[in-house]
Amino acid sequence: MKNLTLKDIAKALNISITTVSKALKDYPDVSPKTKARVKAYAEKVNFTPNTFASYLRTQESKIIGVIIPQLNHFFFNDVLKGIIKQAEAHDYMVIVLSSEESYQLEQKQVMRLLQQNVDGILISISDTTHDISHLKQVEEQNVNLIMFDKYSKLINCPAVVINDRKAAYDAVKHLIDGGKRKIAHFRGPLLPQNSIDRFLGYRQALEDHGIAYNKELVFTCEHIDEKEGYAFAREILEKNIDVDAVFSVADLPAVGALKCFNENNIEVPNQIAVMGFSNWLISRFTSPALSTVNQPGTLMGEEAFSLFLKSNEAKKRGDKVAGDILELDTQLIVRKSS
Amino acid sequence: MKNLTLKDIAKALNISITTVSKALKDYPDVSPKTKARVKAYAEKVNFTPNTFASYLRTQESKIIGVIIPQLNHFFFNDVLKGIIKQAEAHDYMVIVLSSEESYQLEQKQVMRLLQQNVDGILISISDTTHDISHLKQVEEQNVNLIMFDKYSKLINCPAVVINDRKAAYDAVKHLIDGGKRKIAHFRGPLLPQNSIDRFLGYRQALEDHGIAYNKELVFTCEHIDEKEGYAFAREILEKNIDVDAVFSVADLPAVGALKCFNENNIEVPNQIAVMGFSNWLISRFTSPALSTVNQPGTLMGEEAFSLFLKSNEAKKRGDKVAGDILELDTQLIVRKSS
DNA sequence: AAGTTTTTGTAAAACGTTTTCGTTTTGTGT
DNA sequence: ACACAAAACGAAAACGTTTTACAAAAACTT
Repeated sequence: MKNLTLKDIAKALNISITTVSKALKDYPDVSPKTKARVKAYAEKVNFTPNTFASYLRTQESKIIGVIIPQLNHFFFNDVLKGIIKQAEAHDYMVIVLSSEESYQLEQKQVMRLLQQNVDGILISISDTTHDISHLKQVEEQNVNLIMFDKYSKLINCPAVVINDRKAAYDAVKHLIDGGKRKIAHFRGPLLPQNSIDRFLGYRQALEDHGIAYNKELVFTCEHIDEKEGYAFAREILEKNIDVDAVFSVADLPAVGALKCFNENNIEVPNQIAVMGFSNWLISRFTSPALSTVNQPGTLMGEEAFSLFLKSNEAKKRGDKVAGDILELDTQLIVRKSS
Repeated sequence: MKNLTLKDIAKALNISITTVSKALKDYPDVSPKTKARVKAYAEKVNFTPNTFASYLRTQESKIIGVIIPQLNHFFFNDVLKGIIKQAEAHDYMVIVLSSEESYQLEQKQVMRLLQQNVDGILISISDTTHDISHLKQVEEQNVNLIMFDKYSKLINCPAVVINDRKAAYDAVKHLIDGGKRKIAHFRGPLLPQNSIDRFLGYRQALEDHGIAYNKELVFTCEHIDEKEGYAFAREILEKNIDVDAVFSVADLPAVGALKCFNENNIEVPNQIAVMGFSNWLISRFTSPALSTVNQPGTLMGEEAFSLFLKSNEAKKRGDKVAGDILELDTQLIVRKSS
């Protein structure tokens, strides 16, 4: 029981391979009668053209590659879901790879995808990516490149991101509106754009409300896990740093801080309010439940795929692709911790 | 800047395409001198054979398809990680699809993968899959089929699962050893094998310790979310059902129960102990922290890919593939809730 | 030196599709 | 009955690789 080919159909209907192919693709130079006959038979035997053979002629693989920085990461899996869903709707398959936050692995995965002749690469770059020559190469090979969430300003391709700066601004403004003035920030690593933007939103919010920015209150995460948050919280308590709120770059460090505050009988949010970022599953279940910012992951994935489609069509027309950046809105989620 | 072909190399070195191909594949009928020349040049220009053209001759796509029941699911993403990691080590690409727990979607995804001519399909079947004719078809088309975690006994193919029955038995035994006798069970849906096995392990543990099985204490989850667990816990309290422990089929319902017990000032674990299953991230952060069972997701993924490799090699030799089931051990994780 | 084997190389077909170009058939008008 | 245009169909080349079958060249026998 092998997959059928055009040849099989041609033989069965006693016509040429050419005519079968043309009939299935609605070429005008096949009579309606033959078309109907071919289509009916193809339907009956459930024929679909061999994608590999198609590729050889059309140079279209109908496969895209996605590279995310971490495979078991709540947000990126949400994005992946959106991408795969839209891809299915448009008859594309999705190869998934992970850079595991390693620049070298990211380079390697990009090369693997280029070798595989994917029609496009959708990537969220790793925290350690400091050079983008591998991405330049994607463009040189004329393969559609789309960035999502973690992007680089050094390369001019379509991207979909959240408005990190505004999201952070709103989160901090919410803390300020709640009467907090001494707001610490657990920021992310120095390289990724979104970590920079969240920090800038934080600082802007302070300035706009007449609060002096104090760099003593900024703690830099490397791994963005709960241990770091716990450690920073303990540092705040031990050094007796005057803080009445914490705005964390992500939920996990916020959860860690929460744990530390609970253990030391600090009242959250009265003494210190805590604000996360990303609305991970876990944020609903801490005590007190963690206020956070929702990132529309699935939507981002869907939009990323749409950008790919657009880019691909432009390419076919021979147009240059504009490197527009699509910004998605976030939602402030206020729970008991703020 | 297009991808190079054998033809390009042949032209550059002024030899035939055949010789280039053979040299790169270490055929004996090419002189060491020519081999060296070809290999050096191929290395220099970073040549890799076009996978689509290769497929047409060899009928090997070097692509496998993975179907999981849910895309943003902590455990399945862990498995995915293992699969993708091992696939990379063996130069395979992985197409990821999701059935979203829908039988119809699962059928569709299997067909899509067969059309794509993948070398193998690794699947964890959905909770609603009641018929396996689509899987039979995979075998008929002589495509390697591997099942993981959620498997069906109705089909004879290699599979890697956890020993759900033993894991559940151990978990319940742990509760009994802690002095609990009136143990409720939040079980999973009726169809999936692992939900059945966990239930059987639960019942066996009771019987082995002289506790009568009472079906009034068994609650059946449909969606396996925290809402269901919350509802069951409330039912227990409202109907005043005599219960001193809860063993849940998964962490989320356990978390829901925990929440309900906390709200009603039930002391956990003294009055009622709670035990989850799967060791999701969230289980570390509830209060009290949730006791649970760790499932080795990444390892399962790696083993699933190994089974595929074995199966593929057997197929090439023309052997029948044995439908062996590999059982992985779990680890009991005792925290404050038990 | 002629014949034989071994080594080294190449031509060509095949995989299944798409598409260009050319051929045959049908239909129309004189 | 003929010329001619339009409609319908098919042959063949191409995509890039692999592999069979064969040819040329070199090495070894007698």
